[in-house]
Amino acid sequence: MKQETRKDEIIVTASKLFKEKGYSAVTMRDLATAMGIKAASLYNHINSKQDILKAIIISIAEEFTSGMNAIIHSDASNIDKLEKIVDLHVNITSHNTNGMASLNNDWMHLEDQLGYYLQLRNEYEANFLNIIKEGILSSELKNSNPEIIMFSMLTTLRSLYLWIPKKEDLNANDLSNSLSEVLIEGINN
Amino acid sequence: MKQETRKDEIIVTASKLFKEKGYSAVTMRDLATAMGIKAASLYNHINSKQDILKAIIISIAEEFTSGMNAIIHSDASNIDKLEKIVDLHVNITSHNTNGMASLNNDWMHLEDQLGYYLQLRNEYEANFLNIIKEGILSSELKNSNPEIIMFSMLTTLRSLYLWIPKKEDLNANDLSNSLSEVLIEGINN
DNA sequence: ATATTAAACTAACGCTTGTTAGTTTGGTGA
DNA sequence: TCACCAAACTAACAAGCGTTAGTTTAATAT
Repeated sequence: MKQETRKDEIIVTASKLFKEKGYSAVTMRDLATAMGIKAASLYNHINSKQDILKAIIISIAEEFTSGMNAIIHSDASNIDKLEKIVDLHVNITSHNTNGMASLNNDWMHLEDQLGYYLQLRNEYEANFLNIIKEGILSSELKNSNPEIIMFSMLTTLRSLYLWIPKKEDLNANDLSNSLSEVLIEGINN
Repeated sequence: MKQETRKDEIIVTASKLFKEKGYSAVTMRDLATAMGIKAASLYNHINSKQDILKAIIISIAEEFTSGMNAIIHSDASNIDKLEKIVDLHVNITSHNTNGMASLNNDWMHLEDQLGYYLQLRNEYEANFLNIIKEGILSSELKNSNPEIIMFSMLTTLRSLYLWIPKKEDLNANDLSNSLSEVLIEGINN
């Protein structure tokens, strides 16, 4: 259990501000004020504003990648794999709601790491689409347009960050189950 | 048929840039360069950067409001009303893809008009939720959590702007039908 | 030809931005 | 008690921001 450093606190605070106004609209002075210090003091802990964004987005993107890798290498049915994907999104979003906002809305402001991020995202979507196509081939899923199915599921899952904070009463398991029902039963055969 | 003014051209160009980088990251000099003129020249046509955002977002929000009003005052079944909502989103997004990006991502940077925008959005969501609840009461829809159903549909529909440009081959009717299938059949009784 | 006008221009403004350099503070371990 | 060090500070920078004022250009209408 790694202990929370001052740098971590800055990243957590930045995530919250980035969620509210977006990366570009948050100034280093905004961030410093939220931390109760002066802007220049931030630079004792971080290298640049850009580095904060990178730290937020890349770590989440890598969580998704390793989660997806576990799923595709499991021997579950394709329906079960889709349910595991729903689970993955609910879990990651639950423990990093604010960071998901940056991942969704501010990825284009990554500079050096933009290519790497896009690579991870493309691979993730290709794996996702593949599960759906396999599910259709094996008649587990209705023969709808696989891209539309993925689009519908993925955009809903990506928007969870907007919705989870409003429903704190609902625990992660219940939410995951309800979502699986709504998202998957419509395409189930 | 009102003819295209220079101001309209600026708003169209701004929409495209706002979609790519977000409102805050686009400078008036960026916009001017994209128009092939100098930044100061923009002010012969518009009052402020803020006004451009307002023009983009509020007009779309009002389109949604009047579309929703037509739907709730029609005597269609609740399932049919949901299909009409899908249609409404596909149509508005098809003819203003870029503007939808600002509506989704930059509404919080509205200043004077923020309250008005939120009012329209809240009313829209209340009407949407009501249709789902009525559908459940009349047994047209499965007895799932109505908020999750709305969340799932609405986030998919709000994200259409990301997806429609990639699928120019698919016409609006086909897309609307496929989406209705995926989104509604899962909750249909 | 002349007056009008839409739409561009140059030049500059005051302010905010991310960031750096160098310094002070206050607590911990030797 | 003193050296150390993380973490704050003040002061300042060059660049970029949205915007204004006043001027020029080129096409249209009288």
